[in-house]
Amino acid sequence: MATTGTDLSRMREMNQLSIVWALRGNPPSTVTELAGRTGLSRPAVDVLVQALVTDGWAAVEEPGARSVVGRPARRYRFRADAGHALGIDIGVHKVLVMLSDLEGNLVEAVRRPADPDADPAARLATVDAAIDELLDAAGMTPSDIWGMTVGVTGPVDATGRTSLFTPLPGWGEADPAGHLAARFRCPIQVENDCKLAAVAERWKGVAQDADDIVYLLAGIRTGAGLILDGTLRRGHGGAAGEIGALKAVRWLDAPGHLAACPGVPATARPGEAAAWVFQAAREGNREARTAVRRYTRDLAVGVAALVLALDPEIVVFGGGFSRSADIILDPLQRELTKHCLRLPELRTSTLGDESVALGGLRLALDDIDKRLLSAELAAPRAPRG
Amino acid sequence: MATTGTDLSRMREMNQLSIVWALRGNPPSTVTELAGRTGLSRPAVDVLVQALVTDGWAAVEEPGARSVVGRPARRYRFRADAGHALGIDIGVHKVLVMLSDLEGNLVEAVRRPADPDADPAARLATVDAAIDELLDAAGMTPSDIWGMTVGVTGPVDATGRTSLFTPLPGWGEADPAGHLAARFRCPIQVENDCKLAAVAERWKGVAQDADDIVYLLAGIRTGAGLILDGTLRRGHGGAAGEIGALKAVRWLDAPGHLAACPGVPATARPGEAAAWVFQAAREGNREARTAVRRYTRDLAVGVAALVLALDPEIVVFGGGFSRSADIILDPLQRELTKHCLRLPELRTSTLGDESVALGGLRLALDDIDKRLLSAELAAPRAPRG
DNA sequence: TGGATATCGCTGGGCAGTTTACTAATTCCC
DNA sequence: GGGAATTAGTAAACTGCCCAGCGATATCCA
Repeated sequence: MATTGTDLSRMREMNQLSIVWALRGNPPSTVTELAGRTGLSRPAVDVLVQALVTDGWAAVEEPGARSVVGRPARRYRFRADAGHALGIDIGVHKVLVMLSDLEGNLVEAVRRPADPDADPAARLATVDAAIDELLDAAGMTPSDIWGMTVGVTGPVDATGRTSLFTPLPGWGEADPAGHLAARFRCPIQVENDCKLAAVAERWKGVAQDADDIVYLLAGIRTGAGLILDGTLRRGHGGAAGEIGALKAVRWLDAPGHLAACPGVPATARPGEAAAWVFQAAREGNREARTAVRRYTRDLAVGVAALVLALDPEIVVFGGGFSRSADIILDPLQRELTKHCLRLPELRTSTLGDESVALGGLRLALDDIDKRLLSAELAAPRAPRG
Repeated sequence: MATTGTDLSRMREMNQLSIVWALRGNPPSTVTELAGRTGLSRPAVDVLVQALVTDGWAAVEEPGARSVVGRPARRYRFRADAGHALGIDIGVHKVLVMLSDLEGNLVEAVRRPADPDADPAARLATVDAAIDELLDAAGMTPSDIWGMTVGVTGPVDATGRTSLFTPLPGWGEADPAGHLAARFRCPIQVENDCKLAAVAERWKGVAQDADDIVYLLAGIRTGAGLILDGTLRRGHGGAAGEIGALKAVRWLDAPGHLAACPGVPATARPGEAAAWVFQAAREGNREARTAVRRYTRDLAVGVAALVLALDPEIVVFGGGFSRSADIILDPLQRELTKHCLRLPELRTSTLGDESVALGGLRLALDDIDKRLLSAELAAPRAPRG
């Protein structure tokens, strides 16, 4: 622990930051309220918040009619629109880009379809076009973006590539961070999509109250993202959660049980086949129910391995198949009971296919905060990386 | 993030603590050296370190002959003996108690054999006797102990009990923390032995350079402890690492392959049987080699599950069988290669059977540090829990 | 219109750390 | 042996920051 000495100026910075924290995420606040929240005296808060106003971090709110006695206080608000973050989901079938302000409020979102067989260059061109459209709609330039995260499939190594494996054709050699760095000066993170979805569930989804979470992505692909002690765990090589690679865990083949179900229309694409089976199972089709049972049996082994390894509080059931949670969750729970020592709570994701981009936003915002903490609080601009 | 405001007195505390950190773990230091390390000015360090001396946290070192020009500086050292910590390993066959000062230097250790069939009361009596002997030898009283950790087998829940399961007879209902709290006022942690061994390997063992570690306890029992991002992961219910409970992971039966090896002396106890097999395998006995291969095959499935789930940098091979790493490590590595995406480095523990008690010391010291950080630095005494 | 109430803005006091300057204690070298 | 060089210890003045407290100000309500 390399605790370093503190002097007055550093103390002032800390107090100014503590006011930023007290301001952010709260309705416009009076000096007295801020003093109460930070433990500082009113005069101190007054001086500091005025410095924040001149720096552009805070703004004075026009007082509306208020029904209190006494002299109405000025109210200050955090200027969440001083900077913005981008969350980018580069999926197999779509590209989704989301823009939020510093408080995480969604400003714009642009979705574009993507060809599953597109090569990396074409895919990145789609991303560029989506970003252009989004920045245009929001009236912004690249310099307004302080941080961004790109979500991709497959484990991401330290260089931001997915060289280990990826279902996207040719993507193993792609370098999305390098590509975007040509236009954006801000730090650019690249992260696995399951991991980002896990982050999103803890931020705005069904796992906001938990610190130890296993996120299960169940769809054509199967994957997992881990949150332990409240923060995303990447593993030393970024491959944490890839339990599906274990032979005893048949995650690669598991969705095959659905596709192989007798009665599936021959013309159905993989996702449609699964939906057909789930619907048939709902209607009581025996063969479909068997297929679902086989699927969940395979799925459960991997989940159980993660649960036993990590002992999470919650398992979040996400991914494309989470729309059919009504038919999957019960058998999955039964299977897990067989395997696990202590069964964590099982919840179904509600974020839909926006979770990856949302998680990207959260990670970018976290990174901005971390840089804010270490940097001095000058005029609002992207704190240097 | 509930950042709270700071005033002058808090600043002084922080600076005093920063001097404590700069003092600790270093040879006796001059004021100038401390100023360089903390970034504070010499006069400030001078005042603060003198306050530390009067409080009893620091002491002036008698200057020896020194071959520098200029006026010789006073040297100050951290009084590591101001407080002490206890690491207690309550094993199946032994009880080991270790005493260290605040810098983690070992002061005393007492080991006592334990009857594997002893009931909890008898086992705790052995612990008490060992502690008595140790405190007596060190000339200390319970009030000199600022923190302690008890290592036990089986997953430890939030109340410090091992109700889920434990190989110790009757131990599921035992409450070692409650028992010790009758004599000791300091905070008492109870933790799983594998987890403590993992902590010890990162502190003084073969994994000091890694932040993501899977510790494998291989012996009559098989277990694991996890360190991620540099800190021990307990899981929500304290059961992280219990991958052995998965049916596909045959950890419970794995050592059976050794005991069932043809040629094992009928009179041998479990541990002796394993040692016999390893020795026979070393000497080229085909049946023994087969038994070892079967053992490692079962062992590897669980390790692979942990490796895939967590993507650690290092797997530490510990436990009683680590003495025979020469004959186990190669086949284990071969098996792991089959299962894993990316093979972490495999290292053999060198701490022997002291690792649990050592890890207990480290955890107790960490806890003391955490309390120091939040409390004011008064005269040296156990910072209130 | 005047009282009640709460905020705003200002001033003096105390504290912590820095800077600067000076004195004290050594060693080195002639 | 004595002076120069070097480094440590100490005291003063200075700056910056927060806090307590007081009067001024703005609004509501009777």
